[in-house]
Order: sequence, then structure tokens, then C-alpha cells
Amino acid sequence: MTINTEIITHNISFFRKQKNWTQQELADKLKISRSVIAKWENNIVTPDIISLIKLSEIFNITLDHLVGNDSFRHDILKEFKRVYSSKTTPFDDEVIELIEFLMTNPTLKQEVQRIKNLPLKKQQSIQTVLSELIDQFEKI
Amino acid sequence: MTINTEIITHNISFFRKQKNWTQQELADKLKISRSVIAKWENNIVTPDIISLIKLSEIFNITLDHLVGNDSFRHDILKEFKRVYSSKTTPFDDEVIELIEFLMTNPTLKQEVQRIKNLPLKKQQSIQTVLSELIDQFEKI
DNA sequence: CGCATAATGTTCTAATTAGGAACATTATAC
DNA sequence: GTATAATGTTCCTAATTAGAACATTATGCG
Repeated sequence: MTINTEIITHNISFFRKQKNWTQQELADKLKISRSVIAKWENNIVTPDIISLIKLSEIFNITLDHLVGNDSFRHDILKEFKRVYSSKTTPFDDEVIELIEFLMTNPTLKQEVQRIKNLPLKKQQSIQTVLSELIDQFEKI
Repeated sequence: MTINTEIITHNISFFRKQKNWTQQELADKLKISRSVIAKWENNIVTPDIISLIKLSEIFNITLDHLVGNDSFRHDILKEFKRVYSSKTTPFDDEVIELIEFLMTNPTLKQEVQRIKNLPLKKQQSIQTVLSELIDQFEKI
């Protein structure tokens, strides 16, 4: 995937207009100069991460949404983005299933919690062993 | 909400270690100098948005998680609660924490999903072994 | 249309900041 | 305890940014 700043800067313009704000209004909210906004929107300058986070809050969208990051499409988290931007949509089945699976499997839930409480190195070791273990059971 | 870069740079360090990579390995993946990684992790320099997006892809997490975007997190949790209260299922805060844990830990998440897809008997076997495994690591 | 002014775009400058290479320190393995 | 891997730091150069001032374009209204 090729990443460029064009989408990001274009999105800033898009979401500002969606809110019906002028560059000056947005600049005031961020307490920066208006000309900076103009340069962001025309992709002359790329906003720093702090400004982007503030923008995502002001626009009430996720950072991933703001920067047009869809690389995690195959991840569970992609749905969170969707849910976040349209509250009427139910949760993704995958997420719900994972939750319900853990809620209905106290044993495994507890084990995950125990893993969660271990130091990182030990977590990694367990994951390595576990991966092998599952491999074997999948093969049987 | 106060935003600072500390969380971001700390997270880079955290997720790199979670993957068991050296700074050099991460630098190679990003095709940049290792010293830059070091400066990121020590909050001497703040990575630009393009690098952050690449990092989120490499770490396989969302940008929001990488930068520790809390406002996003709260909204997600609200959604969980909404969905679950409407299902009259008792809402379990512990599960939320687990989901959070799994979201920032793609490897383990995947393993749980694999377990979920196994037949019950095999699930139980794995849980038994896993329990013993965790025991040992907790004792060390 | 033609004017006023709101909105946006661009240029210039000063200052900050990032990145890489080299060097310094700390951690780890044997 | 030493060798080496891993990480931290400094110095330098190059690139980037924010703001102010100025230029252009868009919009509303008589």
C-alpha cells in the first residue's frame, strides 16, 4: 500500500466543509494561524500528529478515519471504525462472537486474564507455545 | 483532554517489544536509520504521520491505538455497553478489558479466534494444557 | 453588472525540527 | 569478566513548519 499525505489533507478539507466551518473557524478551535489550515488542505504542509489527533476529536471521528487508513480492514478493528462513524450499525459479528465466546468460556477467559497479567516476555513465550499447540489440534 | 507525545512514543517502544524486534529490525522495516527509532522511543523526536501509519500497519493495530487515542476508546466502550445492555446480557467489565488487551495484542487475539473455531473437546484440551503452562510461567 | 467583503490561496522569513552518522553507554550471553 | 548486541546521545545538515503579509477567488447584494 502506498501512503501519501494527499488523502489526509484532502480529508481535513472535506470534514471541515462537512461541519460547515471556515478555515478561520477551524483555526480558532485549534488556536493556530488560518494560513496553516490552508496549507494543510492544499497539501503544502503536513500536520503533525498532535494536530491530527485534535482534528479527529473536533471532527468527532477516529484518527484512522481522518487519515483514510484502511490497512486494518482485515482486522477486527476495522469494524470499530465503521461502528464509530455510524452509530446505528450493530457490532460486527466477529467482535461480538469473540466477546460472547470469552463470556461463555470462563476458563479461557480466566486464562487470557492470567496471561494479561504476566510480563511481556512471558506473554510472548506463552503465545509461541500456544500457537504450536493450536497447530497440532487443528491438524488432528 | 491533554494530548502529549509521550504516550505515542512510549507505545512505539511497547509494540516493538511486543513483537520482539530490535530497534534495528524495526528501522529496517521502515527503511530509516535506527537512531531515529531510538529518538522516537525516547520522545526526543516525534514521528510524522506517514511513519505512524506505517507503524500501525507493521504492528497490525489501529492508529488510534498506536497513539493511545483515549476519546476513541471511551466511545468504543460506550458502544459495547449499549449493545450489551440492549441484549439484557449482564455486562462484564472484565471482558471489556480483555477485548482491549486482545485488540492491542493481535497475536494472542488470533490464537483465541483459532481456539474458538475448534471443536469443544479440543478447546478443553488446549485450555487444560494452557492452564498448566501459565502456572509454570507464573511461578518463575 | 459591479462593488464590498468574506473566504481561500501563496509567498517570504525566522525558527524549529527531523534524520543520519558517529560515538557513548548499557544490557546480555557465554 | 569479556565480547558483542542493543540502546541512548551528540553533532551536524537539510528539510519542514508556522505565522504574517499579501494576492486571488468566491459570494452576497444593491
